[in-house]
Amino acid sequence: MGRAPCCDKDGIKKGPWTPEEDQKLVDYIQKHGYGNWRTLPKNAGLQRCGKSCRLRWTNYLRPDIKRGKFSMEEEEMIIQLHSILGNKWSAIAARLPGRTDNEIKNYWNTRIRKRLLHMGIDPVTHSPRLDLLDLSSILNNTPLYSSPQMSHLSSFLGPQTLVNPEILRLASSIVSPHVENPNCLPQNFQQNQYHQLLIQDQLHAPPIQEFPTCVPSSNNEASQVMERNVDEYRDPLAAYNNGYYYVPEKNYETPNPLQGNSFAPVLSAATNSSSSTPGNSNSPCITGGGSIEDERESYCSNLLNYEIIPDLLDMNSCNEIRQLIGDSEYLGPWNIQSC
DNA sequence: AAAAAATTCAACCGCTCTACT
DNA sequence: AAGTAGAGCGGTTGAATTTTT
Repeated sequence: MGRAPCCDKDGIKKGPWTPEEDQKLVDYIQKHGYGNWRTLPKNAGLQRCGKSCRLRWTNYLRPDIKRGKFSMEEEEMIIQLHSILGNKWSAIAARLPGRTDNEIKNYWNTRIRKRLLHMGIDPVTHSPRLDLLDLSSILNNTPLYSSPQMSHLSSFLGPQTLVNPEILRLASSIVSPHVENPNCLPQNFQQNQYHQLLIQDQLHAPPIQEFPTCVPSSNNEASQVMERNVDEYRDPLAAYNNGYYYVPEKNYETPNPLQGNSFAPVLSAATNSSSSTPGNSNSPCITGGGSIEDERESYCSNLLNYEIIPDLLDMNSCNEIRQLIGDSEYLGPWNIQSC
């Protein structure tokens, strides 16, 4: 036997609220507050269930609701918060004064998510969508992965084609068994592919540089590589031109002595409207133009992790996030900074 | 101008969490 | 400890609106 419904279905009105109902609800709450949603509709003379009243109040009638279009700053904030909080819309809404979780959720699903998909970014992981790469050919050309045992993976990956030779080369280097330090692979993959994707999408330009190879033979050398990457990805001009921030990466998988020095670019502001229209993007790794068919989840999305820019959150937010994701998983710079 | 397709967003549903008994 | 009720959250729906053909 399931739980009793929150209200009697008989005689309960559903659907859009009328101005009269709105007025009744507002009048009642202004007079008595909203202590008990279950009894509120009856007391207020509304033929609605308490749940419906609460929703109407919190999402529409509340006096501090900010209506209208989202600003660029708000959109950036949503993307950044979503990158660490996921679909915790109420938690995101708590950091955007005047915005409701429902509003943010709708905005994400109808605008931002599509934009990210169009750019080849997985909106779930905020990572490049590796399902758009022809990993089967990559794997077939890699001795380690071209064994019969691995062949089933190739068939699983399907017939997607990779149209960007730079990304193909990058991906090939990533799965190469000759790399000495596996810890640096995800970092560089994210750094480089992200960088390429974002620049190309924003500027509609072909790839502009060689990808640096991460094969440090010592910690010192590794540090130099990392420092170079930090400089590269924190280039203020590039960040300004492209509208992206680059933030520290979180590595859940492997304790890494370089952790805290490694940086990976994370999309924070895919807000350039000129790049959001389907016909505008020249991003060479996009095959489906953001259609529904494109929305397959990235099968390897859990390999790539990232984090938000600490400066954008105050200390309270920082602690709240730690509570949300748990201290044990929290390996980011806030720990380092004794946040 | 009309029809079809796509998009938006308010509202609902079902579930989980928490407080209380 | 177990059961119940209420509140809140995230996913989904579908009507209204806008855009495209």
